[in-house]
Amino acid sequence: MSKNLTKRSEDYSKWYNELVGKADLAENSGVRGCMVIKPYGYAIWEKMQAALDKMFKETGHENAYFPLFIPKSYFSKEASHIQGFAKECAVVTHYRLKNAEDGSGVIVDPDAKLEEELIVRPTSETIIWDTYRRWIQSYRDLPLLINQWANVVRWEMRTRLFLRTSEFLWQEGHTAHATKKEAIVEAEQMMEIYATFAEEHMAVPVIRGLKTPSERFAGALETYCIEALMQDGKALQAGTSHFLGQNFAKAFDVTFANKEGKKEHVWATSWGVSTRLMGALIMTHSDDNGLVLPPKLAPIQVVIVPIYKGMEQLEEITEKITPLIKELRAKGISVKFDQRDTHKPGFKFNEYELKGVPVRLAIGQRDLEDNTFEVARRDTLTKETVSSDLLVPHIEQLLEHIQENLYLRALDYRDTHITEANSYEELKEILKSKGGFVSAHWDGTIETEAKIKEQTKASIRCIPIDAKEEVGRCILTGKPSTKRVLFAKAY
RNA sequence: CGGGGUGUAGCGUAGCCCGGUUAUCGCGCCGCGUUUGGGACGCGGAGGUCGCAGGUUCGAAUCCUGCCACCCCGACCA
Repeated sequence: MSKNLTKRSEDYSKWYNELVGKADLAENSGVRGCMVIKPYGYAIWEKMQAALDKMFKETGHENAYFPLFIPKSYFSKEASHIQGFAKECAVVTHYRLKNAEDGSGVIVDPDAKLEEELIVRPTSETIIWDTYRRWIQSYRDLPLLINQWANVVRWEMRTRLFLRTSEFLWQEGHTAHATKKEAIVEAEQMMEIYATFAEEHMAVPVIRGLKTPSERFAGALETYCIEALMQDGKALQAGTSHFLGQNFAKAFDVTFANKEGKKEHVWATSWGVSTRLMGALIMTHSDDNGLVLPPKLAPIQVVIVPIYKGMEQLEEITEKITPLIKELRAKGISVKFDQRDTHKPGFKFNEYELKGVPVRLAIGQRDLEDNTFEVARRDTLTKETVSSDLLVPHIEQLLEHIQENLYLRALDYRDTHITEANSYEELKEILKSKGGFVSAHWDGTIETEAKIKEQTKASIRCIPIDAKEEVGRCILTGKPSTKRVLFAKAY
């Protein structure tokens, strides 16, 4: 099944097609770089949504919804923003179809041309800020803390399942504040929420950092990010939070009267994470047997596979486990009892490993006699026999252990793949042989960054928030530098 | 958008160079029986506009042209 797929496979498409595809997460739809998310995959996304949404609401945010279509003219209002997105916009030009006169099929009705073209949102800053202008008048209306769960379209040259699809699902938060400081605090807070979510729910360790000016979001003054490291040594930007300054407020004329009655432009942030997180989840934990899901995001946390001969034995097993299932569910654990008679236990074992179910219970005649269960964990692929009387607390604990173990395992991999380089040769050598993040000094100029990227294909992923002050020299130019930044090849 | 590759049953494929019976094989699917502690076995069966559209030819999965989709590398990006 996994063929020659290894953990450090360069070819992650194999992972998706052969493992994830079979594990029912998603597939290519045939529509230009779009994907179909299958029920099992969507269930993971729903769990991610629920956890994130809770964190947003706990920090005072509310959900709203804005239109999919944005009039073209909105985009011309913020110069750097349109520059960043112009090359990847899908445009609606007509609103009607008709049958071709020659009977060749359906054509676009040339008489149904729109006065002004509509852009399918690549992100919603423009339409949201146009709306906020009407919503904000006084300092009493601030802060405005709104999030939207939506789909967006970016006409990418090249797509990759989960990591870069033409259409993707995401959430985008857009907030307005009375002061610069408050907006910066918000942007930082959201980065921290993303980092916490990645680490505590996805079991994916991330580096909190700042983007360099050239990697910033189009229209932002500062971009905060979380960067994760995949098993093949490539970095993945897992979430971003932007301090937008007053750029959008000025472009869309969003002002408020302060306490002195004077008009001021509001200060803005925006932040988002997408279905790309599912890519990060898969590429961080999966192995050659399939997906490995952290318990907190697994649609099925515990699967029970009965081993029996004949209906009588199955009934006996069912009777034994029914109260246990009830007890587990009462503790909020999702349990699936797979009593299909159409597949043998061995088949089911493999199937649930492919799906990444964290804990598998097997119970057969032997266990009935001994009052035990066989408990198998997906992360280590180990099995043990546990007495029925201790089963529920054992599983509760085990789920926590698996969650923690996955995080620590990924953290260990990540930490051993942050390598310091003190010369350009060293940087190139590490990127070539070991991969991962390379921590090195940089003179802070766009030119140097571009040159290194051109020569090594590695970009500056971020300037870590916790980078310590240190006297050094840029590995390329030798100019002075005060802290190290992280270079890596990225998805 | 540039370079390379692929497209044959639900999935994975052989055949293509060198055109010629009824398009190969495995998995899966359906039926019957035996099985069930790590992907069961036997027998029988169903399933195909060979990506699409043209062209060459007595004849095209095979040769030619155009288009579409997907994958890889590059540029771009969450």
